[in-house]
Amino acid sequence: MNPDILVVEDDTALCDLLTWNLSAEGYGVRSTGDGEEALLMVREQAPDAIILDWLIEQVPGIEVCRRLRKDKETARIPILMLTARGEEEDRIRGLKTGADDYVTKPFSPRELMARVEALLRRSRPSLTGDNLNFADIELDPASHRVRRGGESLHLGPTEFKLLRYFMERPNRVLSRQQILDGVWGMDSDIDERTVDVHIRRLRKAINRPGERDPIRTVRAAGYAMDVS
Amino acid sequence: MNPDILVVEDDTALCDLLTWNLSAEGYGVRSTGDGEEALLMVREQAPDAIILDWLIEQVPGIEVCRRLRKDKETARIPILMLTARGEEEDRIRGLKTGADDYVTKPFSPRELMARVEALLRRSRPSLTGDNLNFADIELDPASHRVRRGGESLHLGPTEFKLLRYFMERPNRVLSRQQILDGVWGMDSDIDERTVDVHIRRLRKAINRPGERDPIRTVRAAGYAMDVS
DNA sequence: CCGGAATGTCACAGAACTGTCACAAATCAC
DNA sequence: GTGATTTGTGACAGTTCTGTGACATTCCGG
Repeated sequence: MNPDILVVEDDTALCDLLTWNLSAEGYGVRSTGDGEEALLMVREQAPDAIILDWLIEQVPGIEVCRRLRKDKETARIPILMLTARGEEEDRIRGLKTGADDYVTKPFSPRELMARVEALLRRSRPSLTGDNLNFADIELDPASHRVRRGGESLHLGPTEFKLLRYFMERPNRVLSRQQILDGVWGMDSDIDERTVDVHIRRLRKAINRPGERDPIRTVRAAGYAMDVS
Repeated sequence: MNPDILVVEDDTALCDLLTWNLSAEGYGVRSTGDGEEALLMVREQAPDAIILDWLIEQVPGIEVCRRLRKDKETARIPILMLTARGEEEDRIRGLKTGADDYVTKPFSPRELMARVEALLRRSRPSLTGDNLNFADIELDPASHRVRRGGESLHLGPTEFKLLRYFMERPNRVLSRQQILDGVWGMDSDIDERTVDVHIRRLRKAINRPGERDPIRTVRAAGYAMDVS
């Protein structure tokens, strides 16, 4: 499914601009202007990338960055920092602290989009078009095709996104809410049980009789896809 | 053989930086600071891509670009232009003149490399030979001919461009908007459903009864042409 | 100026997909 | 065991998407 991005920016106008542009590109976007809250949100939704203004209130960006890098759970999430023109020193310090790239304000939205895309490509090739395969299941996002054991499978749009979402997060238990956020989008208002139904449809589509079901139900928690 | 790239840049330091980076990636690089010379070199060595500074002396980049696009021999070589920050107008004019992408100075070498790679990846299929063939379909851009299984087919202009667009991008899902941009042109204002109609006409034209339809409909996403 | 070919839109029908529900089956807490 | 939760499953009605034929218009060669 589409990558989720967390925007940490306390200038409301700029924040809206970013959100709008990123959404238009198909990313899932959440935002906050507060560093402390940002750290919580990262843990909660595990975004695929973070856009972080260096000069937010309360907690300086660099501190947020440092703390994200310290936690093993979040250490690998790519961070794109926004700095004011001329703050050369900040930039260097930022990159040393663990930011992956920077953009100087003011910037063109298109450039920013390109940077974000580049970051994602680097951190998670699977999100930008490379094949995912998984035991005997093969999913190619570019051609939108799925095969199992060489045989081509037909999946509907939602089943495809769902399978992709799982294959990008192997061996992790995913709650129904996480799945809804990731596959349907943050602001969808859909019954959690609907996930069950689509899981069933996905299972039916990918499991030929006699084959192992790669999707494991975790009672009272959600579902997970196992590499066997 | 590795792709050859021509760098047109009159700032010696920047030119060296580019050359060094591109060489390190395995590209063959030649460079010049003069627009007129650039045109000669293009004819001489037929590079696979051109990196073109918009503000070189003698001949403005836009003029070089225009002249390259006018000559059928060089019209399809991808051009990446370098612009100064904030020259939004130049950028737009550049893209309209036929540049394929742009990078704003100052830029990170890494970003530039990514862009160049993307450009080459996009243009490659058409570079691999003048006529494209594909399963049993054969398309010759020069003579505007299409054959399937040896038998000559008659396609209208739009159908021809459409088929070519697909054959240059095999195994990829192409959205209706992408197809419109690629076949009709970025600034056309045409209903997305029109693509469906032309797809149908194309299918009718290339598929004899009993033959496999190489065009796959991907619901809620677009169309793709499959090999095999 | 004429006639055929090509093009862009539309409307409609059929196909595919979706979200919910109700009930059955499985699992859990005691 | 027994009742309470939680998940699997089939059905279904509504919605969205695509295929297709028709049509008015434009383009172009003669």
